[in-house]
Amino acid sequence: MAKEFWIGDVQAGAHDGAEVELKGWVKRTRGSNKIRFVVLRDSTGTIQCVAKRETLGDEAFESLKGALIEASLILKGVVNADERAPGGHELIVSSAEVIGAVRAETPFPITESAMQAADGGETEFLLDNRHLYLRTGRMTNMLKIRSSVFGAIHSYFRDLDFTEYQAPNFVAGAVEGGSTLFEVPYFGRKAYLTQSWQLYAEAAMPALERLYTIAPSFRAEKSRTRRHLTEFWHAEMEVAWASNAEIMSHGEGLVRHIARTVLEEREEELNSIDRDLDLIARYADNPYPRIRYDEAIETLQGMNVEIEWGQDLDYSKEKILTQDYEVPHFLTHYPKIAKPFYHRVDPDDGNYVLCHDLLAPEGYGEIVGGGERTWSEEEILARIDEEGVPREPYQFYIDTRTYGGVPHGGFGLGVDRVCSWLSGADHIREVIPFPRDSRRVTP
RNA sequence: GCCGAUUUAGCUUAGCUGGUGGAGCGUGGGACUGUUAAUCCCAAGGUCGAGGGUUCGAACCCCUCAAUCGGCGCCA
Repeated sequence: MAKEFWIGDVQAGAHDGAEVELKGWVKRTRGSNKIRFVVLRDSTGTIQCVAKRETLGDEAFESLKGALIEASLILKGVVNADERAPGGHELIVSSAEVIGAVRAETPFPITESAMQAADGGETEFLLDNRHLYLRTGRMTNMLKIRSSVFGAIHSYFRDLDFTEYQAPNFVAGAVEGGSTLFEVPYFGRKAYLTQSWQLYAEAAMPALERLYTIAPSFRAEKSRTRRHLTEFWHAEMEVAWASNAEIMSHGEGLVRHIARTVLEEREEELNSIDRDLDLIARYADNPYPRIRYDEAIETLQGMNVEIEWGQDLDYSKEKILTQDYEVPHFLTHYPKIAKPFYHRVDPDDGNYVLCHDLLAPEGYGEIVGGGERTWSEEEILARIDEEGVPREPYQFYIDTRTYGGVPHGGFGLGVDRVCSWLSGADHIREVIPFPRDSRRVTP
């Protein structure tokens, strides 16, 4: 039953002249009443399979003729290296078996016209048929690139002796603003879906010192942009005894490692979605400059952008700021008033916090947010009270400081955003199998 | 929450100043022994998003609603 031969290997020339059994799905068929060309696909590629009536016999030939797009097949035959075949190889079919037929009354709905109309992006129709769209070349490429991104995150942290650690997804309190919480009924009480593992990571920081996770985070933002999902994958890290600058070095190291890994593992996929590999090499090979918030404001004001000191940088400002950047840039030292209580106030200037955002070029915007945490008990209590946040749901968090608090910090990276940026996607939805936004929870 | 737009066959679309809605793909039938999104012939498939209005007559004009898309704010 196990599959022995893969189309990708056949196209690579591994089985020239040999008899193989190919298992896969029909991508397209063409031909005459006496010869049929079946383009078969599996997870590794596509290959043209040539079936002749005189070889197969009438019965097998007729059943193959009835194999519609996305029917599953087992084809046996000899591999023939032939310039006429797309990819350079084809299978001369000696026997054919239809495993899962597709009925004529319900043909595979995703057609060339639907794909062409989407033009690399997505249409409502493709989103409604997401479960079937996953089988198409573009989506398969995206999923493979995504897999490499996830693998690169794990390898970056594990190579540095970080411990993978899991926080709960049901929580009682907010990390970000409370209005973006998903409320869920919880046995007569209210719970929320987590927006970040951060507070729970800080609780484990004294135990593990270097820890990371890749987990979903949930934010009930009604954002209708190409950068937002309500359920997104969040790679987060927390380190004890680390400064803002050191945490930034990890952020830079991680993102460059992801870019390098994707380049090494997914060149073929990136090429087939028309991504410029030189851009990704640039992101992998060059250091990421660090700019203070104040400098960014001055730059923007110099460009006659209307912005005042103390304002957070919204996307339109980010875009103006990053349009000339060739690599991601860090923005550091935001005003205290623009950030929540857990950001550590700069001991050198109480108006700022020790934080950073990493802004990706090409208009993709913020991909990392992080910094040092407020770590002394006295300071965390003062900042919680100052912002009018209730202490009670954060008692476990305060305890982290009460019992041997130490300087520490971390960051969160939007994995889907990184996938979207590195693959050059038009929309973040393109890089996640079943995207969730404010208007869609199906399929 | 705010702003803008779209909705015609399974999919993608054409449809001018209101006068019986066309096509390509897909599907079905037929032809063809090397096709490359094969080609050629034929066929089925539409209460034109829903409801109301104006009109002799509405896909087209007006109103209401719905769904969807794009952008902003917020963030990863």
